Amino acid sequence: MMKKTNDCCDVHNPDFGIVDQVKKKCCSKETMSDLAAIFKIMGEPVRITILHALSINALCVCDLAELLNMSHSAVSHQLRILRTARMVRFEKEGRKAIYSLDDKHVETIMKTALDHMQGKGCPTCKK
Amino acid sequence: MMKKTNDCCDVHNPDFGIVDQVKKKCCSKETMSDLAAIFKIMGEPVRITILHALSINALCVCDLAELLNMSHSAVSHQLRILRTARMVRFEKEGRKAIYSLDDKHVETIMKTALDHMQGKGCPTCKK
DNA sequence: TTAATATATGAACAGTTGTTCACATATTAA
DNA sequence: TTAATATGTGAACAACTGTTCATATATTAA
Repeated sequence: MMKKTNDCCDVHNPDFGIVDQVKKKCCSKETMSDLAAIFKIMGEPVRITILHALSINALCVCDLAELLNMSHSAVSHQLRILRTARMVRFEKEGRKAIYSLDDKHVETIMKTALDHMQGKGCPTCKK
Repeated sequence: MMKKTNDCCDVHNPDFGIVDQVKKKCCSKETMSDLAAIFKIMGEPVRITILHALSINALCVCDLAELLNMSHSAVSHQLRILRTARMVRFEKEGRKAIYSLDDKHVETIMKTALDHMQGKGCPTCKK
């Protein structure tokens, strides 16, 4: 990824004036990577649905598996990804692990996106 | 993806009360898929960087290739993905294709995420 | 027209990712 | 303790995705 192409035959005449100007105003590569990492995790239907469900109510793995019609294992693997990214946390209640959202940023981003997608709230569910 | 597991031996005792309650408040699968699709496209460092750069200034393929240190081909392929998703548009100026952001939603989501990632603006670039 | 510039795109390949399977761990009930 | 419940996780495999390469198209200059 991001490999340099030293193609001597390919013509390449960028406007260095504009390029440098934009380069100065650009955020760092690290910032862009961090930003992309958040979106990447939210970019899977299963994971964004888990986050959306948890924004409504805290749920255990078993409930999520039922809600999403998935195997416990698959849900658990996805929750691990979300846990590692500190987007969800869990509390043990007996033998259950009750998951809830851990990251306010994610919830805000998700709701901003939802609002903007369809003008304030989701018409599908009349909310 | 999302396959049902009819495992007769696997125990499965969800709290249907809570599950149904959450299910009613959840947005539709289509809404979640659309939302994920936006995030998925923004979830690649190269693409979010392109979007970020275009939020600063309109740029042609050649300039983006220089800015991102990528081949013209790779940039063009990514721009096609962004075009298809209506996140960028372009205007022809002579033999150049000047790309700019097409989707206000995307810009808002991106800036919301940036703001929340580091409390109002990007410290890396002091903006 | 021919050459140079600028971008677009199909095919192939490599790398990544999500799911399934099998098994491990932990807690509770009997 | 043993059985049942609830979740976690490594390995393998299939599916997806981004880049490269080669080539095509379009515009401008000479």
